Amino acid sequence: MRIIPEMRVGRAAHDAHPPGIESAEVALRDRGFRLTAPRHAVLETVRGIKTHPTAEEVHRLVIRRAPGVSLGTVYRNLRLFVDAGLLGELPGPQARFEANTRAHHHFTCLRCGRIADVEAPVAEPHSRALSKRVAARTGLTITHHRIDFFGRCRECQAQGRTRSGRLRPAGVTRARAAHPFAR
Amino acid sequence: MRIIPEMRVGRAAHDAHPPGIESAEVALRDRGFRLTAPRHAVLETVRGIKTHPTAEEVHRLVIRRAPGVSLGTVYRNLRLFVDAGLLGELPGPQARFEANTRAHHHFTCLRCGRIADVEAPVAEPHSRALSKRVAARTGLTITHHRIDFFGRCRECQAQGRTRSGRLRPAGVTRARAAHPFAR
DNA sequence: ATAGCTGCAAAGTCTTTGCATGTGT
DNA sequence: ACACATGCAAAGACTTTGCAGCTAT
Repeated sequence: MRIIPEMRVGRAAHDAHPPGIESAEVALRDRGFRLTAPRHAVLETVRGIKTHPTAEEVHRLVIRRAPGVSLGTVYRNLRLFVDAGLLGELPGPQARFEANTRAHHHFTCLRCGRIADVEAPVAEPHSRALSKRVAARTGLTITHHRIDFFGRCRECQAQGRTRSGRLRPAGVTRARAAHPFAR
Repeated sequence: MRIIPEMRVGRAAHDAHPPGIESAEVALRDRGFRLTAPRHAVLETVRGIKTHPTAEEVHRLVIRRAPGVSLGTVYRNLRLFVDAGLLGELPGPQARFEANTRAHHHFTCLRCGRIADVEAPVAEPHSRALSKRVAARTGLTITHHRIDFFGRCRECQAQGRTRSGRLRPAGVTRARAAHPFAR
């Protein structure tokens, strides 16, 4: 029922576990995955931040707690976790990952690029009614839907439109003239 | 106010222009783009189908009317048109394009992968109320939003779950165990 | 005439994968 | 012990781009 406001990186993992969520160890063991240092680090890392990191970003953070882990292994485990339902993946030219497995939507700030979760209850009851209406009008069977909101986050609203300042992250490939973060 | 049902390829371009939309020639000239055969073919091709084609698919169709056009040129023009607001681009590991520039949403069939437009009015009034509510509850400034519905199209509902049949297109790279078309 | 396009091919970015080696269980 | 993971590096998929030649205006 609220937007998660914290977006800083490097947050300790232990306080990021949503209450009632199994520990990384249990989550891995329960699915028959071996509990290795790289694997553990990948899961804990994504669980520990709310920023919807790319694979590279995950890697950068993983090697802090487990030096020597290769990017390939990070990719392998991210894919493994997504397929196992332990992590979510956001579509885009560059994949982003998240540990929030509850039903929720996303907000992307078109100025700074930050992505925030919008928990499903915030969108209710319109969200459900919407789906029903579309299904009724089209004859489609709708199992679920995803909503992406775009606009300005609170920080960027406050900063107004002073200066040029757009904190565009390095390494953006595909051209995105108007809204580089619109994906 | 309806789902566009036709999804066949190779439809003649002239009957696909949404009424009231400028011709490709005018659209290009008005923006100072030179009217070349490859360029014209790219725009007409995307305008002529409702399937949200990838760049490769566009290329395959383009060379029918303009043999010899290179994939690079197709990419260049698709990017050009998207940046100019003449075409829309769907996010995903592989970009898809569309000529529908009206406000609308999308439905993806998780069985056959087809993508259909859901015109904005179909989602009203819930869609607008939804945005307002989220903005009010979160303090975010929301300029627009995108909704992706997932489920089964009418054809796939009819076919039931007979056989294995999943018309997975060739060349899918990124693993997608559960729902290959979830993007 | 010339700025703008194109084909071609090379390069760039992101992601997956084969293989030999290492390691949880 | 041995099936599974990893590191490394190569390959793969998709997209962009440099350049020399062509062409719409």
